Amino acid sequence: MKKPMNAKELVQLFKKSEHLFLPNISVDSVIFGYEQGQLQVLLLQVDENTWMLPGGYVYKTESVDEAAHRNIYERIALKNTFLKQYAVFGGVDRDFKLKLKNMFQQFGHDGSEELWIQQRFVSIGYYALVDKAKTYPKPNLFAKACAWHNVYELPKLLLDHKKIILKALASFRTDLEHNPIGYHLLSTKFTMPELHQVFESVHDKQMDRSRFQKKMFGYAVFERLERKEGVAHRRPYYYRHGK
Amino acid sequence: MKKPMNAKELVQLFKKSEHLFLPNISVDSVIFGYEQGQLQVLLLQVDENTWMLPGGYVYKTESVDEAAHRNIYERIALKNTFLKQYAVFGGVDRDFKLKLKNMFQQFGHDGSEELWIQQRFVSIGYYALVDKAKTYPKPNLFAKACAWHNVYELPKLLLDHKKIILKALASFRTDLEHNPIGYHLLSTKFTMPELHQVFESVHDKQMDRSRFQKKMFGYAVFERLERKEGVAHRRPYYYRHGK
DNA sequence: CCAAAAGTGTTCTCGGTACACCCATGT
DNA sequence: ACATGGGTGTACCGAGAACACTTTTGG
Repeated sequence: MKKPMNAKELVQLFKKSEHLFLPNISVDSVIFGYEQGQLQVLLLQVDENTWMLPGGYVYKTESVDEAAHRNIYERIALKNTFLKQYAVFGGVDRDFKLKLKNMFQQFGHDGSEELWIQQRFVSIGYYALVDKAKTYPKPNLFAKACAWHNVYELPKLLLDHKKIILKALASFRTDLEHNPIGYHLLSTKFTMPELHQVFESVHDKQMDRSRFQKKMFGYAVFERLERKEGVAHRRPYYYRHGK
Repeated sequence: MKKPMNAKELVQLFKKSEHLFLPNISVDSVIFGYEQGQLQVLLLQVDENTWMLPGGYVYKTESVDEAAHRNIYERIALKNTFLKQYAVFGGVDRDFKLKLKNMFQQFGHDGSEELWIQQRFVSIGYYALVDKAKTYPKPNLFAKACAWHNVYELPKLLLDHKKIILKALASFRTDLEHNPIGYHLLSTKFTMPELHQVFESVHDKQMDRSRFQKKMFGYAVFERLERKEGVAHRRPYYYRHGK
């Protein structure tokens, strides 16, 4: 665990950056990863038992999509991940003055100063699919940790972030029924059994092996490579996306 | 045709309202209507041969959804229409200083003053489905007219509004394949042949009558009412949504 | 009684579902 | 050799697609 900034520094930083960003607009990124049969989400720890989604603001010189990509890059050091804008959270209840004030007080800020990030935000929701093995998660300035969590056993989350994650998962599932995008969670080379398990983890239910394989071949986007070596039992083929 | 406001009044109005809205966020509404086999979109006329989408800004006291509903109400005097948020247009190219300056100059404004609406906007795209017969379209303060246009024969459009309409149509079509929402374009009571033609207009292609009817019944959301009276040939049943 | 619209039925195909069968490999 | 995992094949079912048949009405 890394020691976060103190309140004074944080307040300075926010003040200095205010004019660079579009006000009232934020980006929330639900970064999905996968490991050993488990669908996971990347979260930032804000206090002992509370976590939050990675997210950020939009520079006046960049598009909203670019802001999401940049934000993800800052968290896991990966560029050009699969990214999809899936919802907008624009309720008036997304005014978190009080909650954020409490959070800042915890850092030692007296709360007397109104910061621009305490305004109401319209948040653009994105979900990303990444190969966890290629990531280097790191906390931001005010987080204690940055870690992967099982999607089906989420910890206590800040504000409405639980709703945002669940809606991202729902969108991901819907998309996955018509597109084989699940492969983005694996490395470039993968086997059908691996991909099969990814799909089962996302949908959280069993799916017939045979049918799955036929469906994947039906998309005609996977190229069969050599067989996997040195494993017990019959050796599965490797596949990769592309042609 | 109604005479629009002059430039001075307009500038005053915009200045006065600035602090009420969330800056940099706008809402674009693609309002779909239907009449006699034609899918239509409501547009506002900004000059002799240029049209634009209805749209507006978000009050600090309302949600983005509410802003869209209010905006649509202001244009066609209908509340609680079917409404769906389908995309976000967040490119940096959505900074229309020059184009809007020209537009204002046309109204007589010298363009020396920078107005807040000339900033870059992140636009939240909504599409609405309405029963055209229940609408009373009216232009806003700077439009010459407000009228329905065939979706497949669009006039010259402002900025990136054509792209926004086409993407709305694509979303509507996708949604229509899994939901019978097309009925929102008709009056409360409608016949299957009418609904059938709505679907054909939206998809812009023929669809077998028999299959269509079976699919609609499959949703089990339409209630069969009395037969339509006083028409030639066999009289079709009326249906309505609900139970 | 006939043309045209509306409602319903028949057939074919294809993709989802379940399951069976065969292949290959390390223990 | 055999248990286990991996690849492929078969039979069934339901939805989509194309088309045929029947009913009903005004002229």
